[in-house]
Amino acid sequence: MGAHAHRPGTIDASHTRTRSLFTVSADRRPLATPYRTHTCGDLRLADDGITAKLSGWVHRRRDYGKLIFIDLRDRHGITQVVIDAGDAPEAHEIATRVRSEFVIAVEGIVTERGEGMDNAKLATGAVEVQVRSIRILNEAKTPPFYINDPDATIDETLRLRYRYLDIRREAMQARLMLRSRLVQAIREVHHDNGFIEIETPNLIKSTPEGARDFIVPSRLQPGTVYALPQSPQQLKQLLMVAGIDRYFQIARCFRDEDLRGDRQPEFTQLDLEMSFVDEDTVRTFIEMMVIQVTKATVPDRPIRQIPFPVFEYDDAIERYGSDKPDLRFAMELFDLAPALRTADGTPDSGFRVFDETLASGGRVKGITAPGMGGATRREIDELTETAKRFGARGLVNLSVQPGGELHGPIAKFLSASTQATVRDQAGASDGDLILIVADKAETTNDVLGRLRVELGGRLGLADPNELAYCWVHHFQMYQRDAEHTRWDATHNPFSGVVPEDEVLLATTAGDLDVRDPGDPAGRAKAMQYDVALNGWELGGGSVRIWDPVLLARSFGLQGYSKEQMHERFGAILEAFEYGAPPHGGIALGVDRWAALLSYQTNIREVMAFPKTQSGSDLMLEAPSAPDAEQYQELGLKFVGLPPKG
RNA sequence: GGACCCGUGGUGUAGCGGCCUAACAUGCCAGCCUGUCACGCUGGAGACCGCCGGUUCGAAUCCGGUCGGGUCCGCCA
Repeated sequence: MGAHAHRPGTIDASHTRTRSLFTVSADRRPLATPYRTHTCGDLRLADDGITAKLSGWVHRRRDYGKLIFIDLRDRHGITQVVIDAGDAPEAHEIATRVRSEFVIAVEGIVTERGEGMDNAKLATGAVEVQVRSIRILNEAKTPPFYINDPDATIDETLRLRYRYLDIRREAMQARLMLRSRLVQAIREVHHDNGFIEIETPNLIKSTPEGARDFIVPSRLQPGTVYALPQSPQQLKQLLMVAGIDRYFQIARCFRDEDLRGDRQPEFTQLDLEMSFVDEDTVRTFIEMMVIQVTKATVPDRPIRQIPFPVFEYDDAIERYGSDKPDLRFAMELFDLAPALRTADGTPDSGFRVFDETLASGGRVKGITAPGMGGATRREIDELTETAKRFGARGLVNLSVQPGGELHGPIAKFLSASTQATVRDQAGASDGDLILIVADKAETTNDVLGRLRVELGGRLGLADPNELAYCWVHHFQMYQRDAEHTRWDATHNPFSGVVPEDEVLLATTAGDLDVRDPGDPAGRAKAMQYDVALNGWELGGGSVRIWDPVLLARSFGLQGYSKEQMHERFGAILEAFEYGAPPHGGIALGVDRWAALLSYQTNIREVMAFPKTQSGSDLMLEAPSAPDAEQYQELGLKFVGLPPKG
């Protein structure tokens, strides 16, 4: 375990690379210093009788007049120390002045607590330290919130303002330690598999990632700027050209976009890239790595399915309405079109909205909420509100009655036989609620996918302990840009096309100014894969286009002129002329991963010093106005933003 | 860029037009207590209700604005 295992003098046969990652060292005193012989989590019954020195923060003090108990805390645990006025009058006098969160050092005899006096809630609860001497290393103001109450709800503004106090709390420490284990496991698995960890610069040139860049003005070259990397994408591909056939990095990335609970302006990616691989090779490694890292980090949490399920992008959308399905519960979408058409295929449900939607090429699909047949008006309204917020015109609800009859506002339009088929398609039975959306395909799937997530939450369908990883791949390569007549890469502009679709690109390599919506390029599938975990996108990657001819063709389709290509991708295009190996990789969101493994949905909870939604650091009070001198050196002047309008 | 929610002693909440010279819990301070472990008991201090303006005889309570925080849409992979 890093520093512990490799510390001189602690070498022992079990300290090999293959031993379990996280066993506690047999040597219990690696953290001993002049201030302590043990940590506050170390002492056990076996230590009865020894002299120990402990240092830490006063977690709690219980004063009996002539007898004072102090729960002494450090990040390793809590140990009760006792100061008895009869045994140690000087120490007792000092202890009366001690308050919460004072930093103190004590020395005394480790003593078995004895019958009925032990505390099973503490790992060290079988013993206590009978204090001979005590030192106040530092006093402390009364903290602005409870550090010693794990259940206290604290306003996040306060937590962020006093983050160094927040991090003293057990829950934060546990999450940061989990994150540290996660990153350690990531490094071990990669090193064990021949990967080289290489750092790439944070002052680079803008890369076309789609998000807004953070800009850093150059002093040495006034009037020019660096961009902070949105990801090391281009640099890692250049490393592949450089012959680093297996690269990884725990990389800090920066994106100047609006924030969310799962998005911070700077965040951490596990970035990796491999040479001489096809999609299968890369995904096989990543899956193995993810499984090993998960097991090393949270050994008690079950992974729902190994190997991970693999979905075609189109299938994921069709079945779950999402490209990052939460597979901890089923509740798949169903298609009502077959139930609503006559034998010759004419839409004839009796309900005009359904028929017109189908006739115009839209979809009528639904989802079944088990046991929600008795939903209140209010619940239905809330679900309808959700549906509308995501673009649906309405939400049809039908509850299944004991006889199998459907009840709901539009039930009267549906014949008995149509009702039976609908019920059948929905797989619904007595007491269930059927929710139906009729709209164009994209809206229908999206709305139902979001309803699925919401219903899963309301009904508590997901096992919170379970980790359901899955793959979604074969995204469509390009999407037609609404305004311009060009194709946007749906993910990474370097993503390769699946070999059988290469021809689709070739057939359109003619006049780039005239783009036909029916262009075969729109059908091309990318060698692009995402990993999802419990309904979150953990990360995505692809096998890249490594053939310069194909790359130029793909960029052309995306509407880049020769000049733009050179301006934005010059280095990589040139590098590819010197022999690029086939390569592919992935980037995984470390913050999201750590959050999910910590049962959190907010990545601020696994970051030591995160920013607020408006990008402020409440502790450091960043951002702040630069000095006049800084402006001057850079030749800059703030002229204000143009008026809104 | 937009929608919604929150802002009351140190902390978490209650109060939502006059009974509020603001309540409860906890924390804090003082005193008592030799076996507690969210110790206990007694006493005490502590907020003018984010800020500005308005409505009203009267505002923590209603309205507008503003600042800060959060959730979400857009944006972002």
